[in-house]
This record gives sequence, C-alpha cells and structure tokens, in this order.
Amino acid sequence: MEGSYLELVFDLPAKQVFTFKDTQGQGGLGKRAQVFFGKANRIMTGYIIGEQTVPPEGIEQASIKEISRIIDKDPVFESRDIRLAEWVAGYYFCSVGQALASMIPSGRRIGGYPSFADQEITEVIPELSEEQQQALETIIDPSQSSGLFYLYGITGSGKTEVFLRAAEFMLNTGKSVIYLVPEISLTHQAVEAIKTRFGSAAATLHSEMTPAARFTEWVRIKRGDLRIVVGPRSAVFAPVQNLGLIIIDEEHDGSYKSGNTPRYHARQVAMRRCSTEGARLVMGSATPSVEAWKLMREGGITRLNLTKRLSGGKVPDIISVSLEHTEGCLTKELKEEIRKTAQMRRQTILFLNRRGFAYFYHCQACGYELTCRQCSVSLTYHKSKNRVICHYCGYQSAPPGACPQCGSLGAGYSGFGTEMIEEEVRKTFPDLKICRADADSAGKKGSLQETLENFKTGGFDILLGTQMVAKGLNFPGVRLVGVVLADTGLHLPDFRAAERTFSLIVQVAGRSGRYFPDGKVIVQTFRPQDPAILKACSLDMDGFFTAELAQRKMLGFPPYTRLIRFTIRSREEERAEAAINRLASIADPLIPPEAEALGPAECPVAVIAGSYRRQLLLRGPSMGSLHTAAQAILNQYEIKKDTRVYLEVDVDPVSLL
DNA sequence: AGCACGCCGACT
DNA sequence: GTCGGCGTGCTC
Repeated sequence: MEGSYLELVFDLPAKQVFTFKDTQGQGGLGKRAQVFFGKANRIMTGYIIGEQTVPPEGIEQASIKEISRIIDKDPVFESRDIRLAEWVAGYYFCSVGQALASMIPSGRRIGGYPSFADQEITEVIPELSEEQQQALETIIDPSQSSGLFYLYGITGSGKTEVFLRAAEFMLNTGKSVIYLVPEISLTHQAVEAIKTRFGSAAATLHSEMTPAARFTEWVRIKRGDLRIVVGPRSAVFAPVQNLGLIIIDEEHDGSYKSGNTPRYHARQVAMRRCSTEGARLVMGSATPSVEAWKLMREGGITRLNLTKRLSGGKVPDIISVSLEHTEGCLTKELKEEIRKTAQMRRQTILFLNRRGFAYFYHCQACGYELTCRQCSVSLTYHKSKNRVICHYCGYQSAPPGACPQCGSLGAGYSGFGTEMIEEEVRKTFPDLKICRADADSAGKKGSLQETLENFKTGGFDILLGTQMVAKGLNFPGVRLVGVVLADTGLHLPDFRAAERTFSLIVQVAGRSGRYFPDGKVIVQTFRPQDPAILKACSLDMDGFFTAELAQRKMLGFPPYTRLIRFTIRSREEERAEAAINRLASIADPLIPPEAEALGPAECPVAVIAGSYRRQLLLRGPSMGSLHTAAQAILNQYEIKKDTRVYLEVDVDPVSLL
C-alpha cells in the first residue's frame, strides 16, 4: 500500500520532520493530522509534507507512532503552498511547521483590532480620469515586461479605484486577486467597498473574525468560490487558484512586517508569490517607503503617477511651529487655533504620534542634539547608569553637563507622555469637551467605536489620539489637526526615524485636506529646521527622498545595505550578556569580508517585561552572503544552547526597536 | 515550545 | 531520607 508513512512538521521551533504510520490510509500531502506527540503524548496538529512507502532510516521502527486522526478530508495545502512555506522558513530562519501554521487561519491564535465606525457606502462607480485610465492600462497591459507597479499619488487621487478596476480586469480573465491593506484600515468600510463592488466573489479575512469563520472563508477561497481576497498581512498567503494580481495598499505601512515568528514581510512574500506564480504586483501609497522610491527611481518598479485630486479638495495649510521657549506642550499658535476652531463650532484633532518613552537630549538654546557619530541615531539616556548609549554600535559616554555646541546649561533630557498632554489640554480648555482614542482607552470592545462615533456627531470638541486616528480622519466637522510633537519619531534610535516622521506628517496633512477643504495643520516641533519636518510641511517629496537616500547611502543603511538582526532575551542580565558575547564571537570569523557586525549592544528598549535584551546586527551590501553567514552563525550557536536565553533572528528588520 | 528525566541542596 | 529547583535533551 502506498503512502503508509507520513512526514509531518509541527508549529514548533524544532526544524525536524517526523514520520508517522498511516494505517487507515487517509493521509495525503497537505492535510493536517492529529498525533500523540512526545513522551507526554500530548495531542498535536501536524502538517503532512511528505509521503513514504518505506520507513525512515536511522530510527527504530518500533518508535514510529501511528497517526491518531486525519483532520482534513481534502488537503488544506497544495505543493505550491508547501514550497512557499519552505521558502519562508529558509529566508526567515523558522521551521516549515511555523511557516505553515502562520499561513492557515486557526493555525494559531490571533488577536482582534479595534476598528472605526462604518461609513455610508457610495455605490456609484466613478469614471476614470485620464491619469487613472493610463495607470490601469499599464498595469493590465500583457506586453509589459515588468510585473511590478507602483501607484504613487496623493490621498484622494483615486488609487483605490484603479486598484478595483485592475482587480476587476483580472477577475474577468479568470484570475484571482489578493488585496492587502494595513491592519488598522481593515475596517468595515474598506471591506464593504469591495463587497459591494465584487459581491459574493469577495472574501475577507478580518482580524476580528473568529478563527473558525476565517477558516470557512479560506476553504471557499481554496475551492475557487471566492476569487478576490481582502485582508491584512497574512492574506498574502491566501490559497487562491490562478493568482493574477496582488495589490498592496499603503505600501509604506509597518504592519506588513510580522512582529512574530516567522517575521516575514508581506511585500517580500508577495514578490516571491508573484514571481513563482506569474502574477503582477501593484503597490500604492502617497508616501512610499524609501526602498520603493529607490526601486522606482532605478526603474525596477514601474511608477504610475496620480497627480490630481478628484474631489477638488485642497491640500490644507501646513505650518510648523517651534516648541522652543514654550512652557508645557502647547504652543501659543496651536492654542489660538484651537480656540478659534471652537468658536467656529468646529473640531480639533490632536495627534500624539508615539508614546514619549524615549528621553532625548536636546539644547533649549540652540536645538543641538546628541547623536552617535557612527550611526547618526539619537543617543538614549540611561538614568540608572547616568550614561548616554548608542543602541546600534554600543558606543557610550557620560552625558554632557552643558550643550557641546553653544555651552548653554539649558540642555538636557525631555519628552512628553500622553497623560501629560491630556492634562495640559484639559487645564487650558476647561470649557471644551475632550476625548481620547488610543490603544489604552480602547480597552473594552465597543468603547473606541463609541468615542469616535460620539466625536463625529459633535459630542466632543477635541479628540486626542495616536496612530490609529490617522487613518480615520474622515470627520467632516474637523477643521484643525495638531501634531503635538512631530519629533518624537525623530528621536527614536532608528535609522528609519526621519522616514516615519516625514510619512506621518504627509499622511495627516493629506487626509485632513481631503475631508475638510478649509483644513489647517499645525506641526509642533523642537526642530523646525529639521529637513524631514521642513520637507513634509512643504510636501517636497522629491527633496525628502533624495536627501534621505543620500543619507542612507553615506551611513550604509538600507536600501543600500541589508540587515539581519539577532536579539537575545533573558530574565537575567548576566545570561543575556554572556549569550550575546558568545554569539558575537561565533559571528566574528564567519562574517564575509564585505559585511560587518554592529554591536553587540543593548537593544534600544533594553528591558521589556522583565527580560533583558541585547542585539547584534549583521550588515552587508547584499542578502546572499549575509544570509549564508547568519545561517552558519545560528548553526554554531545552537550546538550548545544557553538556558533561559532566547534568540530571535529578524531578516530585514523594519524597526530596530 | 513543552515536557520529562536527572542531578544537587535544604527541609518535614 | 525526599521534595523541588533548574539544566539538558528529545519529540517519529
């Protein structure tokens, strides 16, 4: 009887393949099987990735267990999916089982995300502008040699409509489409727009759906009943038949990079799928990532420009205001505008772009800041040691008593937190109604939704919010948007700091201008002369990317180099320290001449939930040799395992925090 | 990862 | 004596 031995992989870090007997003969490639695994015989789900007629060699026959149950009647993975999982496992250094588990709903537990209120759906299918029509024709033109496109255009220029038309075209030619959206914008409205357009052919893989519901949807996709799939990052693995197109909306968004094993980037996986399955890839954003911009400039991606706003809304006035010599966190200018806005019976959104956890050194007199000479990232102040430290290279020194540039004694560490801002706003405007919308205040399920609904209908004058509000700036009553501290991002010890800050301001400006034509944006900053802030406020895209690329090139950061990051975690600081040193000494002789190791150093957030963290960064001109070296380092490191120490590898890290 | 096995110190 | 913490190694 054929196939009586099944090769299984599991959602474990262990990279082995385990063989089980299939006495019932119900097994098959790509099905899931339940087995009693390990000495404790706990029930585990394995993925069948191979079938053998003979038992494996080098193992006692008697120790081969039997399959307890075959879960699936029909395979959930095809060999195409297994090959993709093998590629993910190889590239991101995880097991094939972990890769497969992340590809299938209910393979793992997933958490929901709060979403915004529904918006009324407009069913009118708009006419395409000339630009849109041209973009669409290029994307669907079969004679186009490259299959990579970028729809670059300001908010409101009609990217979505081009995406939808391209999708429609593919569906009409019998192909399938995957439409990726950032986690946070996977709202009912985005989903509904696609449902209304494509009706019962559309599948959604919400993070709010239960694993069972997602699985049902997955099966229908697999059967070919649903040929367009909308979803976040993980939807890039959707088992569509005859893939024709992958769309990545808001390409710059950080949520496309997975935060846990496998730490894949949906864009990278999408490129892989498109090249192996002969599909096209269209990305789009008003603020492309620096990588994408470089590729467009060099011609690796075909850039399609959308320059005109369709609805005629105009770009709001964007003003940057210096926070220097301001007591507290609200400038005179911002206070005046808030007051004026309230008198007009309109609303204000105050945007806190990040938690002010990073205390940064700056001079009140001249604006000087402490940065690492080697890495050009901000040095982080460690109160306990009274040292300033670079979290890339490990450089450290004593904090200067006076400003190194102007000698002023008014230099020191500062930063604001959310609570502080809320308090000050309430004190300054005791007569105005203020609400907060962020991950903390979201708390229970409906409360965020309620707050936003309440704000929308005029129940509040001021909304204080974080990142998540940026996507939902479709409140007609709003006139003013204040970015309370644009620098927060800039001070993070990350080479993408400027990129994120720039992108955020441009996004906020674009979105506000779309919905409120008389909009005003005030960007508060300690560094009004900072190039990222200046260029964002004047919407100088070309200028920003040119300067940023030059900077990256000079300092040797992506996209001019590639990075692999090793992170060590341990409850005990000494163990973490010992482990990272061992890793570094293993790495030393294995690093190819054209590459280098940065560190070992403390992680920018040196301790999270009681775990001490250390990192080693591998940097090289291309991924090939770097990846080989990383594999060799890992192999040697894992010969002897450090106990109570955890190693994590991140290929192409997006954030170095 | 999760668990059992096996080795040492300090307790009824 | 033996209970339990932690280090080591395995899971077909």
